[in-house]
Amino acid sequence: MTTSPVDVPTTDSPARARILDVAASLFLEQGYEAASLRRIADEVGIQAASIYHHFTSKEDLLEAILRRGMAVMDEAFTAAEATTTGAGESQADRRSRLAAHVRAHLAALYENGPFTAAHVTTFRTAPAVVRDAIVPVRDAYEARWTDLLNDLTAADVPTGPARLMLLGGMNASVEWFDPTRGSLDDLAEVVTRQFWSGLTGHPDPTP
Amino acid sequence: MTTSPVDVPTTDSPARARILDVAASLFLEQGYEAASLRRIADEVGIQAASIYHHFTSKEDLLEAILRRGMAVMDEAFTAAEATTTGAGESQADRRSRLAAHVRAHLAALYENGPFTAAHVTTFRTAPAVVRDAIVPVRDAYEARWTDLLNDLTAADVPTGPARLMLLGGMNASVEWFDPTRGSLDDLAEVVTRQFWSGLTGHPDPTP
DNA sequence: TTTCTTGTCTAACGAACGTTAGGTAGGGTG
DNA sequence: CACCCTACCTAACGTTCGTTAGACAAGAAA
Repeated sequence: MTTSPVDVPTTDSPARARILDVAASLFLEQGYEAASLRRIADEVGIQAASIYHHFTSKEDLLEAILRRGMAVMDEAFTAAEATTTGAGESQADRRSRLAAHVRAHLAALYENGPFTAAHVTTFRTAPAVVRDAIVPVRDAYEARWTDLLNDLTAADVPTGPARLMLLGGMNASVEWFDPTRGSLDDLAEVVTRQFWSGLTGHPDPTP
Repeated sequence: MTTSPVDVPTTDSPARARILDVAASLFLEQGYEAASLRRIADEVGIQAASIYHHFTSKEDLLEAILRRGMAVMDEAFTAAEATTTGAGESQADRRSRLAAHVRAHLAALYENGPFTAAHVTTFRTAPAVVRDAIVPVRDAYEARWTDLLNDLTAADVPTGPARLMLLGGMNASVEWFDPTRGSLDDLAEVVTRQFWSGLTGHPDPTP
């Protein structure tokens, strides 16, 4: 067990890990094209050419970052499931399960380095080769949310658009939420409250 | 009156307008850095150097597009206000006002060329000079939403995070919503329903 | 001690980039 | 007619890009 909120297997060499870290935060800040290998290398303290000892291309580097971002989200989801095993069928229990997963997704976004946030902001304009490679992983994560929401709501409630709005809204928070200034728990609570009643069509139990 | 849903003053010459159109859709597709002036010029059918007859730099071109995107949103908001003048204080009336503005924002996103969508996706990684120039315009638009939501809800309801989730969720829809396949009205209704009860804390009146 | 591996370096390649200078065709205006 | 302005062009500039080739130092393995 490490001290990090979500356990990501880090078989990377220190150098490789450092490149990943720096690249992810630069991709997040400036976008994939604008962040050049020379700038990344500069910040790591090596030469641009040395990056090629760890990655076969810039696209390969991006793909590794996107995968890592998805891995963080996926493990956060799994961890949230673990904390809510044994939850019952009451509305309050259902709401808690949603809250746990919302909190987990937001934590993945803000508490595990720039990987998840970089994924969210970079995926859209990533080179087609990279995007195509990542799509299945993304779909799998979305499917877990689909199952969760279907499980939480009545059978006749269409959860599709609600899921997209929920994930879209949470991901969009990277553009304005500053985890060093605001509380992640507060944000998670706001998001949960906002979506719980809209999802179920019933008033939120916690005012 | 033109046939376009929102009237944007188009004092542009045809050539300039065409450059703006093409550039906006390429910026939207690939991002600001990845969309080169040569590719833009190619698609317009001119040489890259000819763009400099209409814009002083690539950044200038981006700024024009971002401004146009904001103008489209702003006029959509104004138009929505016009259609709801005389709305009363009943919950149903309030909900209609929210619905009208949601619909207007989404229409701006999808029915007026790529300008608004390009703004949403490009702003974050735009060069600092451009971003700084646009920020005041953006803030003004957000302020209109703040006023609206404050007007729609009880005095003690904090609308800040809800507004950010609402706009963030709507804007994020550009990543998955295809206006040629789905109905904009349906999307607007889903968004409105999703947020209305969360905002007011009361069940949604339309099941 | 020799050998191999790992991680970095310097140097350079060709391609693409934003941008500038200067020229040209054509329509409107004196 | 001469003039000029608009909208484009060709050609080129210096810079930066991703990427490759090849050398070198340090440590582990033999």
